[in-house]
Amino acid sequence: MSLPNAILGLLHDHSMTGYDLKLLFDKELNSFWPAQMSQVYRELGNLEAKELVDSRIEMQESRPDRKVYSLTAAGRQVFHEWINRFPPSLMSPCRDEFTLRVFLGSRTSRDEMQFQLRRFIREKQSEIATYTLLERKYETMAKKNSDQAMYRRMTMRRSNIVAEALVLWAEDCLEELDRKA
Amino acid sequence: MSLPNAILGLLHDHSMTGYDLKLLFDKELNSFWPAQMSQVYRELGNLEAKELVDSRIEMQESRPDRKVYSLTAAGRQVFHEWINRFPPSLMSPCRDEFTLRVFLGSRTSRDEMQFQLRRFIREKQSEIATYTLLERKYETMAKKNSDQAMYRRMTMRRSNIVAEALVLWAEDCLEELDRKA
DNA sequence: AATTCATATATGAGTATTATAATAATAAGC
DNA sequence: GCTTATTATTATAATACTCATATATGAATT
Repeated sequence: MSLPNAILGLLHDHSMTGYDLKLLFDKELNSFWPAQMSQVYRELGNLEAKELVDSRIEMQESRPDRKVYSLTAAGRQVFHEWINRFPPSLMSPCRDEFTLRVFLGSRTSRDEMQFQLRRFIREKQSEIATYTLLERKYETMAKKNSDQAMYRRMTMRRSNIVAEALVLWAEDCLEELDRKA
Repeated sequence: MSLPNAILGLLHDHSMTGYDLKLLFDKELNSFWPAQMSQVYRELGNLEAKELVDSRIEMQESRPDRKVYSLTAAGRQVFHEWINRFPPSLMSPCRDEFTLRVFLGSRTSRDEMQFQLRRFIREKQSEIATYTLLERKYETMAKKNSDQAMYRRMTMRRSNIVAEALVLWAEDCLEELDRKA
């Protein structure tokens, strides 16, 4: 139920094409709500069938025509009902293959686990670099008293804080494995 | 691809029924790989069809019969191939509805967001209590030099560290919203 | 006597997500 | 001249997951 509402929420600000939406998902929502192209276009089709969005074709000369989607009044209402009613539990099920592999790690070698933990740290550090840039971008925007930029900055901060905590965790794990060796 | 391997990995230690597996998933794997009953039983069926596990019926007097699953030699091999080959990227896509709601939070009231952030903190604190217990359990077990307990403790530590970081994050957000009011 | 809880297995329908590929035009780099 | 990247849309198949439901037994509670 979240993907359609995410799309409605994004269209609340600006009318956009499926392609624009996909870029936004990749750049800014990826750490908490990734979406594939095929999902975005399909969902836009569903939303249009329910008349929560409508579209107009914009001709372009140098590129394929753009199909620009806008929120309808009904769409705005559905979105507001969603954003104003939070679910009973705020914990989303999260599947993390790396953690599963650590859980089952006694079936592989310590060397392998140390190698993978180091890789993990490097990946997280590069995530931190990305989120920090986005955080700064929203920080600048938020000073001009925009609530939207403030909330978006908060989510970037969240990703950053979690990634930083995970780096410390992985370093702890490495230390423990070193002690054992 | 992870669910079947998680099941194979768990059966590596002990033969178990689907019910036992489900209890394990709920108690210990829930924070990084939740699984429904229906998934567990269906997956056991798939694994048995592929002859990666086999089963025997154990009669019980006071309760329904138990169908106990064991890893076959082929199953052990498939599992070892999986655990020894980590994926190119260690980041799993993670969908978190609460973060999405914060991202889109400018469309609801500040009061509502503050209320929900406080709920969020309480939920995380109760998670921390749960993980801390499990962490201690494995801590005690790990002292008897078991690698398995060590790795499992690491994953509990991970859940704990992340939950603690999220509490700090949410408190930060609340502070910022207070300043604005 | 009726209900709930815990144990135990399983299937069908529906939803969500991933993977893959087809189509199309242009710009930029090699 | 060729490849790759970017912009742009759409469709299909396969996989994964959730939700609801069906069946069954015994112990404990109300």
